[in-house]
Amino acid sequence: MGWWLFKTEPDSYSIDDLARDGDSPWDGIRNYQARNRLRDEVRVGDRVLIHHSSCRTPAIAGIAEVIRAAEPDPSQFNPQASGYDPKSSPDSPRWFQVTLRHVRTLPAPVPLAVIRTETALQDMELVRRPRLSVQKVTAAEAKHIQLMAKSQH
DNA sequence: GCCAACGTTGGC
DNA sequence: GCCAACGTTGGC
Repeated sequence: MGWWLFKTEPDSYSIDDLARDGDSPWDGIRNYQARNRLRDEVRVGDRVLIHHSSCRTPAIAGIAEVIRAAEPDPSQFNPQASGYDPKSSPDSPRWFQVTLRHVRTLPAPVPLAVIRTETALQDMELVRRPRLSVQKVTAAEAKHIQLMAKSQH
């Protein structure tokens, strides 16, 4: 089982929305490196740290599980959708989504500002390459973050 | 709202 | 295929 970190803007879709929905397609990713990882490396059963960005307190807010592997993101074919891509076609889709299930909302979100001060977490892509929307996480990093959430609580 | 970092586009 | 111009992201 692998670990990932997906970013989301909570104003659009938050960990609470995922908790309410139970599961949800993770669509709207429009970056080639993130796409390649979704399509080629993310597996059913992998765990995902859900990170809230572009909000008052950017933070890791919860954990999800991948329940469906990559499949074409339907919003790319919809001219009304914000993620519409006129250069993509159902015959050769350009963008993919996976489907997540809510596992747990952390007892306290772990702020990015705190993660930045944590020696054990300096190698996280969140710290080194914060813009990438699908990030690799080690099991040790995931465990560390969960312990931080528990002790903050 | 600023701005640094970084991704994408397109002329050559 | 280079690279300048431009657009986007996202923390602060």
